[in-house]
Amino acid sequence: MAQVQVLSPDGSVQKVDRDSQEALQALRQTTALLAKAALKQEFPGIRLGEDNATDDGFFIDSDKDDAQVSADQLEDLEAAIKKFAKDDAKIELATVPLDEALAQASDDQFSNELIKAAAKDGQVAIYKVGDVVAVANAAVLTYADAIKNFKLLSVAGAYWQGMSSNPMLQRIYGTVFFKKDALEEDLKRRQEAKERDHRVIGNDLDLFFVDPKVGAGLPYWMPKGATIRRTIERYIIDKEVANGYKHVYTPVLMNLDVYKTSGHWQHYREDMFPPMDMGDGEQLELRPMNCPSHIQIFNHHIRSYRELPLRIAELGMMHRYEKSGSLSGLQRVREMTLNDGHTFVAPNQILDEFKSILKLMIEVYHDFDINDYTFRLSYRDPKNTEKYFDDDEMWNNAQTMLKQAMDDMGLEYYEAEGEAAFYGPKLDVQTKTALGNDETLSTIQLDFMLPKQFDLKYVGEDGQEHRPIMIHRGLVSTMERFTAYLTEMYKGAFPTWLSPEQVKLIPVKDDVHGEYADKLRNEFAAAGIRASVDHRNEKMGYKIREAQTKKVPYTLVVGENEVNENKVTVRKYGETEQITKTKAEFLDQILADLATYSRED
RNA sequence: GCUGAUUUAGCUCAGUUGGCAGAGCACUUCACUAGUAAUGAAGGGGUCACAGGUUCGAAUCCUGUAAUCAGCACCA
Repeated sequence: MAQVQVLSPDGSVQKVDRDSQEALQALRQTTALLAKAALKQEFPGIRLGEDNATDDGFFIDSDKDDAQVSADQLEDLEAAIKKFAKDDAKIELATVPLDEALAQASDDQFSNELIKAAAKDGQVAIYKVGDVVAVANAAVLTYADAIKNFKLLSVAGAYWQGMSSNPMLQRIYGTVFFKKDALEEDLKRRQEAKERDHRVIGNDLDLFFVDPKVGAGLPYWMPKGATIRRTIERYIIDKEVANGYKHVYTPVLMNLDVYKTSGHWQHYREDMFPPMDMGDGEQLELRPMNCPSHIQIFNHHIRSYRELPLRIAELGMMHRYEKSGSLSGLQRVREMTLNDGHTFVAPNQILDEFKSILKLMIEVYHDFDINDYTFRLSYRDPKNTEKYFDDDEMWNNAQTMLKQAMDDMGLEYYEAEGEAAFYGPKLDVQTKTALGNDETLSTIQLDFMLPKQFDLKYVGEDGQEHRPIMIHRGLVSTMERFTAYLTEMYKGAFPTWLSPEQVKLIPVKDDVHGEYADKLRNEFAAAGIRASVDHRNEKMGYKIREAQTKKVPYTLVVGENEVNENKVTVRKYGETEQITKTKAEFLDQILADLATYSRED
């Protein structure tokens, strides 16, 4: 097997398999390094920030006095990198005194800071290529001539050291492979990811739109998108009601005082729409979360321990003033409807309730055939007392309990600081969008804080008042995000039960067979199936094509043979095989499909 | 919000040096009556994102605003 030589920052050199992950990472790191050298050569005086290999490529940050590096300069940069590689540019590793390294980086403030941060005992390991000096923070290839099959993909802004209070540098993203085939495959994969994008499919299939003229981040659901949403909503409400949840409806507007009590106004104000001043001293607020609303439901009666766990649920519409740059199709919007639920429990019920929520969530995921996700325990950032309620004991207690529950259930997870809600830690279920961005789909959150803020009580077995704990949970996220996620996962080819159009009937000759098609449609509709007849004055091939491009699960052609024998000719989406069967046989087939959520098992 | 790019018909996009606003798809009408991925013809459709400016003349050049996209930051 082919091998490559890899040089580590500690000075060791070893041979590794060219097909290994280690070699690929070194290749990415090396390409980033050459890109830095190319930048320095092409744009004298440019300042260079981080260079990093990532899971699917590499990036380099830079900053210039005049215009930043732009996308149309990437080709020239590629050529410059190729030249470095072709000349087999030597990457030198040296461990030098800090002041010497700083002197070599001259007046580049970003390189200087990186070098200072990397220094140990006054010494720092640096790589040198061309005129560039960069901190040696990862292994590179000893020979740069392996860098042939690469592409600089895009430019984008990125804050220096990831902090929005810092200046913004220009980040160049790229991808690189040892083999040409691998690069081409990677570029193809990136292209396909774009075709999976829910915004593209949403437009093609006419599911939804967002019109900036009537409001950014405020989506309109077209009939087909609305059908998908309605199906999800009916499914999840039925599922929750069957699992002991009490579904309610509560207003989207609420007196601002309530959000002052809850702490939203203090900790979440930036993400809230400004209050509406009603002129008589009353201020109304569009709710950014449903928890205070469900607390009102809890508080409406004196509660007994016998009622706990009390599970209040709602498809609650909320408004959040998301920053303009973060809006994205249905994934990030300013008006959203959350599959929300709040369980009020006694302290000794937390663990069981947490487990039962998780169990329900896994069941729901199974029905939607969602398998690609990871668990994240999201804790507060203890240093950030602005954002999170300042109560060490509460946080430590809640975070320990959450971790304990996950360990008890033997589930794998990772921990992330600074990802909690302002009122408590949470278990997040993380998925990836088509374009590879991480997002939270489901969440279960422990909350000791809001019950205290609202002075919630239940009467215990001992006749005394006790404080409940709230568990916030969203199983299928918001209707917006979940629909976006499913659209990408299924690539628009929704399973029959979710598909907005389940059956398309095509008469061979409309004036002869159209009536039979209508009759079938009505029978299917009576059986709860979404079917329609294509009566248009078009050739069959045209209608078949459209049924396929619109990803209708079942296309039924009816002509003379079918009318005479009360049959249908069935073509499933994505298949070319045509099967003629009786109407009853087809009904059995599609009803079985619906009953199993189109899953194989 | 920030960096960069973009914004032309319902959708996807052309539009040269500043000189009459374009195509494909979709839509409407007509003809064709069709057996599994596009029948043919004709027609309608535009405040060239918005507001200013330069110019005899602006889709095109300049300034500002908004939105969209890639990403960062933030987040369901």
